[in-house]
Amino acid sequence: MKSKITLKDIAKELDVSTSTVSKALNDSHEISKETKERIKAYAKYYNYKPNTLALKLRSQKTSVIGVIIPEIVHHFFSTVLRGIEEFANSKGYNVMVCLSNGSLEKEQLSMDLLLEGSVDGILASVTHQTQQKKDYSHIQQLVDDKFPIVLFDNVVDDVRCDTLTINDEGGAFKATEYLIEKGCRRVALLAIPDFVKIGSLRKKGYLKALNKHAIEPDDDLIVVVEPNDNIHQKISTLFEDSNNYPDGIIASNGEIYASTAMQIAKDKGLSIPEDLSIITFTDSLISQYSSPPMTALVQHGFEMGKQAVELLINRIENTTSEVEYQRKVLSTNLKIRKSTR
Amino acid sequence: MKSKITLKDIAKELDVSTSTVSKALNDSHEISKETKERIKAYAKYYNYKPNTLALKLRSQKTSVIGVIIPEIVHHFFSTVLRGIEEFANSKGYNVMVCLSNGSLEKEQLSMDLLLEGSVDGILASVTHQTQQKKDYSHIQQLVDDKFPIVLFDNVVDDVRCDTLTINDEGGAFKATEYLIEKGCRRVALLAIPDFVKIGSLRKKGYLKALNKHAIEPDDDLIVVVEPNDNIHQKISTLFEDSNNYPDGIIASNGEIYASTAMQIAKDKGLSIPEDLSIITFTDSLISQYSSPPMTALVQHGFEMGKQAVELLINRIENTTSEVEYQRKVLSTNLKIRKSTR
DNA sequence: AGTTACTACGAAAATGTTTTCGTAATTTTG
DNA sequence: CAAAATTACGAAAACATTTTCGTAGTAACT
Repeated sequence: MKSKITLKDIAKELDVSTSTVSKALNDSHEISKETKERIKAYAKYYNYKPNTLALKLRSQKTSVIGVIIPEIVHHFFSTVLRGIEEFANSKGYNVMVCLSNGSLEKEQLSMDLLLEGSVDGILASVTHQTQQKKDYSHIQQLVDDKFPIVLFDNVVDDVRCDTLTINDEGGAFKATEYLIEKGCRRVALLAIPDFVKIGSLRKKGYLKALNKHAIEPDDDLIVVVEPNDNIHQKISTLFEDSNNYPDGIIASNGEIYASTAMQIAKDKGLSIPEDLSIITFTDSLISQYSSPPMTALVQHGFEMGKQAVELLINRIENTTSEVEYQRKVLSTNLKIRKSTR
Repeated sequence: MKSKITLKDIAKELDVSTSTVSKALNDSHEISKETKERIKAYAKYYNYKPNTLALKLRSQKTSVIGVIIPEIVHHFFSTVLRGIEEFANSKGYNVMVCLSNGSLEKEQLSMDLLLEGSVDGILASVTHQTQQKKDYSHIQQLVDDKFPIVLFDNVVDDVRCDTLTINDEGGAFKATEYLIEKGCRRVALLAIPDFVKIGSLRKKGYLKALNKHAIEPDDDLIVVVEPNDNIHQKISTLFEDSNNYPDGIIASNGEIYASTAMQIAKDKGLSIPEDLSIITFTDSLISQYSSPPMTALVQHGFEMGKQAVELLINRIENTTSEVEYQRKVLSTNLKIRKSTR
């Protein structure tokens, strides 16, 4: 790589001091108009660019935000990342991504790496494994050090820090109630294990809606899909008794499950939405392009990314005032398509 | 944020010089065993972590790779990014992402930003707009400066630098030939505009296969979908004459187009794959979860990310030997599903 | 005993900036 | 005309580290 020209080079060449050059390029009033012009012209001609590393060391500020997410090949997370990138950029920050790939260990490693001074703050969505093992020491440590951090989507309550979540309970409630109001009486839930916080919240919302409408919950209608399960087989249990099929399904664990359920139902000869209504939590291309297209709870990933950055930059730039941590909640929309009556 | 302990702090406290501390912590033979132990114990107790910024300034190395991609909410690109992240990490690099969002301007901005010393090298896939306007000055400038850069997927031939691409022509050829061998005689192509390099290459492969099997290309069977077109309407032109429907479709522009075509065909009463076979270029969830699941040319995104990083790190770390630039090509696989006979 | 070699450390330079402070020269003010 | 203020710049510190070189003291060799 071609080596770059530095302040010192310019100073030597123009026979002034480096401080003069620095001030001139920063338009300081201390420098005479003529000298400024001379220096600026020279700098421009030789395409001088200040060394970012030196600036960062000097200012003790990296202008980089670290993002730790479980996956990237994932519609929701990539949408959030898009929001993060766009908003961070507009505020003069760059984005560094670390993927934990669902492993607590990699999550910890990434945090270590990032907080070794490479970033000014961290945005993280913790993995399921972290929630399962309840090991938050790596996060707690950051908070204790007053290192700026914002958790989003998959958050942990036990750590006192800024968080930003989807209204999971409200969304599940809304979806369930919608199906009930459309006449469904046997609404099934494809559930995420309870140890995952969003899983238990969605289940809570589902049960609340049943309760409000005086429908007795039926354990057979709640199918918890664990990480290593055979999805098809597990969901098929809902369709074992042909006299007792569900007439509605909330796929709290996403489109793949919704899509699989739809396929199974079709194979059983059911029509959608006439015999069975399906709502999926999370809305991406599958739900839009399946046949019929699926009614979905849309989570505003872009907005979530944007607001997460907003919270974080606030933390980073207002270190003086000890603001109490915030817990923001984003609402979801029910996007009606053709998989519901 | 809690301020960190530095070498100088340790030195002062233990009444030695900073150089001694530095050497001790780096296990230099110059320091006596006792002194080393004293210093290490102190450093460990106070959780000393070297300041990354200082290290970077000193070594003139950021250990960061910049990635510029047009989109992130995109199965292929996010898969590539995943490969990049994983492999870069294993080599001690972090990844900074910049999204050009399809805009040449943002692409240029990102490059400026990154090359101002924030990263050791750049991995980029140029936007369609860049290809359309044929404005490669920002890339050429990097190459002229011998700044390490590798282009992948959407590359430009006019710039002499390392590139990594999918075998677009070969893939399209393979897909087209497969349909022909299965008995299709009117194979349509949903095409990307020619100014996009991968678009013209795929078309070339398509035509080559027709030619090999002595089938006269039919302009009516080639539908070029431009950025602002109504996709549904455009694809429908293939089904205007019921006596002359296509019996095969290659969706060179991806699954959304393939899926739309499939929907239109079904609406016209065609059965898939009996009346019409469809192959999509790019394989993600839509093709897997559509009904029927689609036969697809799978592009090995993860592998592409990995190899791109490999090329780049090679450039970064072997600055001495002036290696001629490399052009690598990755092959594609035809994943047979149910949308082809 | 005199030279050489080795041990264990410190001073200082170097990475490239910005910023504080000092000051000579000039200009303004009373 | 003396005092005060302003202008225009330079020296040096600071950010946190590594590394080169110098050296005092001791040990080893001839």
